[in-house]
Amino acid sequence: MEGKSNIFTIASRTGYSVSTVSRVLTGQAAKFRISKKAIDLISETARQVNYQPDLVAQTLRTKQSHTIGLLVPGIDNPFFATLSGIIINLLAARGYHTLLADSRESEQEEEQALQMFKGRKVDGIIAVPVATKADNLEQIGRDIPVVLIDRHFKKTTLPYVCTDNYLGARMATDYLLDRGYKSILAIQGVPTSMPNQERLRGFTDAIKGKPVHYAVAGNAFSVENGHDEIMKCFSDGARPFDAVFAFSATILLGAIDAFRELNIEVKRDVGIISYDNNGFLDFLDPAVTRIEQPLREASSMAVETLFGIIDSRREGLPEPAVCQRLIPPTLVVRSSC
Amino acid sequence: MEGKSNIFTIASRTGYSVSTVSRVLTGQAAKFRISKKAIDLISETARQVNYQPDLVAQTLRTKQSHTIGLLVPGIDNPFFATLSGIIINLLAARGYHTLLADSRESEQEEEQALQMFKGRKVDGIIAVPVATKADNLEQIGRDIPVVLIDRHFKKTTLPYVCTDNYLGARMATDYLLDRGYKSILAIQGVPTSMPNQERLRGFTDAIKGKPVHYAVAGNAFSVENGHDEIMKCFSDGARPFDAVFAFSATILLGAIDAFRELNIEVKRDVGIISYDNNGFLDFLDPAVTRIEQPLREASSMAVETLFGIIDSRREGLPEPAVCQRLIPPTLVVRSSC
DNA sequence: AAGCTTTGCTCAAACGATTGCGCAAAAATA
DNA sequence: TATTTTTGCGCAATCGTTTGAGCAAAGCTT
Repeated sequence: MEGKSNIFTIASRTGYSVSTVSRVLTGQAAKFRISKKAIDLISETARQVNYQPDLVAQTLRTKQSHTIGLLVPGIDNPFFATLSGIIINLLAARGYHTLLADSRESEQEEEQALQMFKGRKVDGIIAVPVATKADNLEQIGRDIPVVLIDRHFKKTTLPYVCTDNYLGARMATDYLLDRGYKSILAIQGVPTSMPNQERLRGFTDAIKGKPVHYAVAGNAFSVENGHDEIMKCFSDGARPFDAVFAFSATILLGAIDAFRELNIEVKRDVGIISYDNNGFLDFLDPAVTRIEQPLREASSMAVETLFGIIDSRREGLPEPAVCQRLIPPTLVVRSSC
Repeated sequence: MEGKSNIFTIASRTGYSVSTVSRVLTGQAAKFRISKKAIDLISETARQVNYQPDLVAQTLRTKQSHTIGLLVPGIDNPFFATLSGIIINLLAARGYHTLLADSRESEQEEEQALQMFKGRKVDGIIAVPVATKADNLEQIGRDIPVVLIDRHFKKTTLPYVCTDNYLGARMATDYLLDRGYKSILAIQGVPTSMPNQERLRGFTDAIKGKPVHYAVAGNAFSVENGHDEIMKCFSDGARPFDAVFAFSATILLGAIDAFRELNIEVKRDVGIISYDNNGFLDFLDPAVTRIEQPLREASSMAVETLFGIIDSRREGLPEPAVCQRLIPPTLVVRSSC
């Protein structure tokens, strides 16, 4: 049998009505006391004609798409690629499909993606927001369950699961201070982004009052940025800092590249610590000490939270308390500082 | 105005019929000679009530979802993450959305994902197949345009865009031979996968007839595999090979890790070359000589091909000649061998 | 045997859009 | 003025499901 079988073909082949067929096929047979005979015949016929329900029609009718919209600001960034992978698989395990959109750090593309999600009737949204104000997402959140991940807004009613970037930066900085470094360069990423701001705050708070020299440079979570800032500071054989705190793995890589060009040896000449998970950092020489974010835990918590809201709304139950979690990151000690 | 506006609300607010509203909103006004007055009023009203078409209903009616199904065997693998990112952005540029599914190297999950795509009425599918026989995908391909990427089947009528793994492996091996290596260990990935088989064939063909000792080991595209095989061969201070050809970047990393444990220095003690793109490989020390696949080119060619089929089927035109391309990879020379 | 329950199913209206066909009024032509 | 043509729009079916309401036949009760 070929592709175009629908509930109607089954109805006419079995002699039952489409209602009965539908109820059997959606497992509602018992509830409507369909006879065993009918159940068997219909199921068997469905199998024979290789019936696959039209999920689009189903969605239109039931208002449930079994699809979640996932919005990230740059799928080409390994960090978000990993995150997406984890989330997609968590969703798949629950029988949900994923519409993936990339806002490419653009508010406008974010807005478009959200509208698309809405038009597609996704059952929920998991987003790494790029907007600076929560309005848009909160607006959408009234129609569709939304959970933020990795980034959130300062004052928002939306649930989020992020890692504690302030804490992470403090941990990193404190570690550097403990190791005796006296002059630290922080290379930051996108200054307007929430994680960056928190990391910066953690960094400066940790250093405040200590007899330590420091500076902040940079403006993007990119390899180029890391490279360029190091070149600027360390050119002409200068060694103005004895340690560098890279706010992302990409920045770190750029820095390492620059150090190589400058013939500055990491660890011997300058200590270096990084943010971000990246198994890759273990293969560098020396392996890079870093702040890792518990991505798996955060993802799974975000997914739980999302389905908590979805389920309660579907059942008409009161919504669970808004979950706003900051998960503490972990310091992974290697040998780069 | 709030979310629940549909074509009907606009119709009643303007006094026009839903037909007219629909035609205006889908840009068919001219074709049906709708008056300028009606056009203006309807457009303005749509704006006021913040009308967003229900894409699900639209899909049901028009049989076009503006969605492409993307199937990869492991989104957590950086290679496929990068590939997905590129493809998603190419599709977005054409106004298409992406349903992303992960088969996790399982034929069964692949099959499920394909059925899901079909049920969701995707307009086309781009897949990195894991199945060993083409049947399933060819079957689907009759209903929905399908283009394979990265992996293909030996004899298939399906269009594909892959890189020439045979050639790549030859290039890598020839390079090693040119550099004077005399004893080469190849560590392969999943033996049943097409790319692996081709790489293996390229490797052995390149070495055939040369006075060179070689061996093949391994069975997965994973870090562990790379690590374990090196440990097996090089334990007890043995140096049975003077060069290693890793069939993937993950394998390479495992190998490097093992060499570190064994106190074997890459380049001085053993040459090493790898397959796969991975910007990361440049940051290792020494930077890794490798075979890079033109991912961007392949992706864009796959997308072009796909839309070639989609467009011709939509217009009822004869289908374009089946595009089956093997793109030559490039040797990126660094300093690991 | 009359009434009440249960059983097992069908009818038809949604869901929100698109679209072939038709048709009245206005304009153009004869 | 009568006919034809053009303009501008509406009717209602359709896509493939789900679902509230209803109903005949069979079984049970008294």
